Parts: sequence; C-alpha cells; structure tokens
Amino acid sequence: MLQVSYIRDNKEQVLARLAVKNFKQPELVDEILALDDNRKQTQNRLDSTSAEANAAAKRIGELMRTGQKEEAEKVKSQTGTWKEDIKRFGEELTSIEQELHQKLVQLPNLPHSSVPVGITPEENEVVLEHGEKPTLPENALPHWELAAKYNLIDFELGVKITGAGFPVYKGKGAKLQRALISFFLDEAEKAGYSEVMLPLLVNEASGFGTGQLPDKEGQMYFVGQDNLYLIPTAEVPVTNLYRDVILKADELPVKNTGYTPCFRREAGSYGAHVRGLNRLHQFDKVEIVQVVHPDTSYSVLEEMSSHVQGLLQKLGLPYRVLRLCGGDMSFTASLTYDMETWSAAQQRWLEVSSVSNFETYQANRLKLRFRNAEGKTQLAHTLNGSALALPRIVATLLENNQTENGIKIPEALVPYTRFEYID
RNA sequence: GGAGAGGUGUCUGAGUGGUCGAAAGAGCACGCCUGGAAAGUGUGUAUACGUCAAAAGCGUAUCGAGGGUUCGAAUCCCUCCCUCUCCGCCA
Repeated sequence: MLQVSYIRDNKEQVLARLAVKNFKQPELVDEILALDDNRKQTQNRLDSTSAEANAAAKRIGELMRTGQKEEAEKVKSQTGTWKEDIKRFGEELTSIEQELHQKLVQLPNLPHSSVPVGITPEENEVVLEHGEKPTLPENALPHWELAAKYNLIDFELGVKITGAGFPVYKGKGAKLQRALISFFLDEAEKAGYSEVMLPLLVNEASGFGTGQLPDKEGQMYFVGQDNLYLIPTAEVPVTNLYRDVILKADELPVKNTGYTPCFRREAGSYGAHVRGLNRLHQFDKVEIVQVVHPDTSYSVLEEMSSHVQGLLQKLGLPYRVLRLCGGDMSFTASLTYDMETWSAAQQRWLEVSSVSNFETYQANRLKLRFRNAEGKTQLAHTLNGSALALPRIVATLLENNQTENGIKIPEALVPYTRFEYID
C-alpha cells in the first residue's frame, strides 16, 4: 500500500510510475487525494468539537466536586449539540476512511526506475544467462515420462485422493524432494538466514499484510468454516511474523528462511504448459525473506539474487535471470528478478524462482517499522525470494541429467539423497 | 464440545465513573558516581492522526475489537474475538 503523503508530494512521478506498471485507473490518484483532503477537514471538525466537549465535561466534574450543582447543570444543558456533532462527524470520518482505504489498496506498488516498460512476458529483460544448454539424445524424455519410467511421481494417484495438480511422490522421487528441501535450507542457513517452521493456514489480516488480499483472493484456498487461507507461499507467514512490529535499528537486517508446502488454486490455467510438474496446486518451496533498512534494500536484492543463482550453479542447472517488465511484475513488487532453468526435453525456460523488493509497500500494510537514527519510526523494506521452488527444479533436473544409466544426481545433492543415480 | 477465569504500556502489575495516556516495580536509554564495572543515584522512556514550512507546543484517538448508557468510561451494559484452567475428545 502506498502512503498518501508520498502520493501527495510526488503525484506526477507516481502517475508516471503507475503507467510503467500498465495501471489502468490513474484517476484513482486524484480521487485518493481528494478523499484525503476531505478526511483531514472532517477530522479537524471532529477533533475541535471533541475538544470543546471534553473541556465542558471536565468543568462539570470540577463544579460537582465543589458543590456548584446549579452551575454544573447549566453547562450540561449545552452539551447536546456537541454530542450530535461528534457522532455525525465520527460517522463521516469512518466512511471517508473506508472509501480511502478501499481505493488505496487498488494502487499497485510503484516500479523501480530500472524496470523495463512492457506488458507481456516477452518484454522482460534478460539480465544474464549461465551454463550450457545440454544436448540430449534422440530418445530423451520429458520429465513426466521419466517420472513414470522410474516410478518417482504418480499423478493419477494424486487425482484419486485429491485431484489434478496434487502429485504423489514415491521412492527415490520422495527422497529427492526431502533432499532438495534439506539442501536449500542448509544453504540458506550458511548465508545467514535463520530457519522458521510456520503455520500453513493464515488469517485474513496476514493475507492482507503481504498483499494477497484483496488482490489475489481467488488464487488462495479458503477454509470457510474457520475463516483461514491456505498459504500460497511461505512469504505470507514469514513476513507476517513482523506485522505490527517496531524493530530497533540494530535488529536489521532480519533474515529468515522457511520450508513450506504452497497451495495455489491456479484458477484459469490450462493446456500443455501445465503438464507434469510445470504447474501444481500443491508444491514445496524454501523461501528466503529479509526485512532491511531502506538504504540497503537494492543491494540486498542483488545479494538474494546471487544466493539463488548459487543454488542453481551447485545443482549444475543452466539458467537465466530476467528483470521483469512493469506489466509482468506482481502487484506488490518494486523490482523482481525471475530465475528460469532450461528444460532440455521441453525446450523451454521454466520459472523456478522469483526474487523481489517490495520497498515499503508491504511494510506499510504490515505496520512494520524500525527506529531510525533520529529515534523516529520509519517503514522498513521487505524482500523475499524462492530459494527454491521444487517442482520445476525436479523437472529440469530429471530431464537434463538423463543418461543411459539413469538420472544422475548432482554432486552437491548426493550427501542428501545418499544415492548417485535414479535407475 | 461443556464449565469457569481473564484480556491494561516493552514486561510484571495497580486502577470499579471525573484530578487516568494511565500508580508502582522491572527493563531499556542517557547522565552522575567509579581507575573500569557492579551497586547506588537522577532524568527520560507508547503509537497514530491533525495543526505547523519544520521542530517544540497544542488538539484528537487508542487500556482485545465493535456498539451502548452518561455531561464524562480502562472502570457500567451488550455483541464478537482471543488467552488460560478444569472436564471431554485426541496425533
């Protein structure tokens, strides 16, 4: 959520930035400013009326104590209109604030100045490519066939017990999941992140705090009986750990990592691109989250991007890094890097990580602040990234590493799998 | 799920209609004391909004949330949420 004071002081810039994000309702900006003016006026009226009423109430108290009953009654008789006014102004203020809030949450975050202009994924900027795309033998198989051949993943069984998009991992397939999770967590810990294990269901306030609500309401599974949402990413519970918190300056940066399953309805997805592990309703992911001083957030973003790239390098997967264009970026991000691995059998790039700086956008919703050098409270910056999401890593790993002897496990992972080949 | 108790500032905890943004203690910060530290001692120590160029100051709101009674509510009433204890169920 943007701060109204910021919008007021930088209106032209806000409009220009929103345009980069391909935002379709610039008129909201003026509406918000007008509502805010109205809010201030109404609050002023309410405050001064309340002040008068409070003063009178105090007077009455004094008069009663000193036995001046008649005088007290006289003052009392004047309080009627104040009471009505206070009620009326209060109701007005509430309704203005609600309308303001409702419009404010419709504004996406402002993109960073380095974000390329563009609408579609094709307009994302390729920052770098790393590693050789492997050339596979003629009879190379896509991962869903490999998963069946080696009995690693059973999609049909998942359909039976739940539905499409809920795979069952078996044998070495299951162990591979566990190995990747442990590997990612250990690497994160080495990089200074402390591990947390979290609730997989969150309340509405948490969903709002990180920006999933109200924007992505339809993408989350909802447990109506208890009013809880299944998390679409560990970002939600991890970041909400710091909701309504004022950190000391020396507590920054906060670095957390957590493994969780993630649940996404993926309403509207279909077709060949969702085959196998490409798109699931439930998948596993290790997330890294940082809460940092605003001055450092962009260097931290680079650091997080390097961490993710380091993981891909250790796994020996060819990848590229994209700087997302304004139109392809999420609602809440200021700058996002996507990491994609090359799936040799499918001959296409698969997104395996997304690393973003949210600047104060989430912090403002979360009321996540720190005490700055002047001793004042200031909004912190939040960042997060997948490090990493498993399914597409598994997909490329299976496809790219297929040999005549089976699927070769990357060296870095062998201590975790305790087998070198899937055969 | 049943019965009971309770939700006050960073924490403990007092406060049952006015002098309460809130005693006291702890913690924390700064100063004094000390060779240095501890002890001792002094001062300070919520957040948001508004007013203001800004700071100070001032005003308003906030004692789980919302509503009500009253000139006046942390305190009385109603609704909801949450926590704890006991019972039941149970990995």
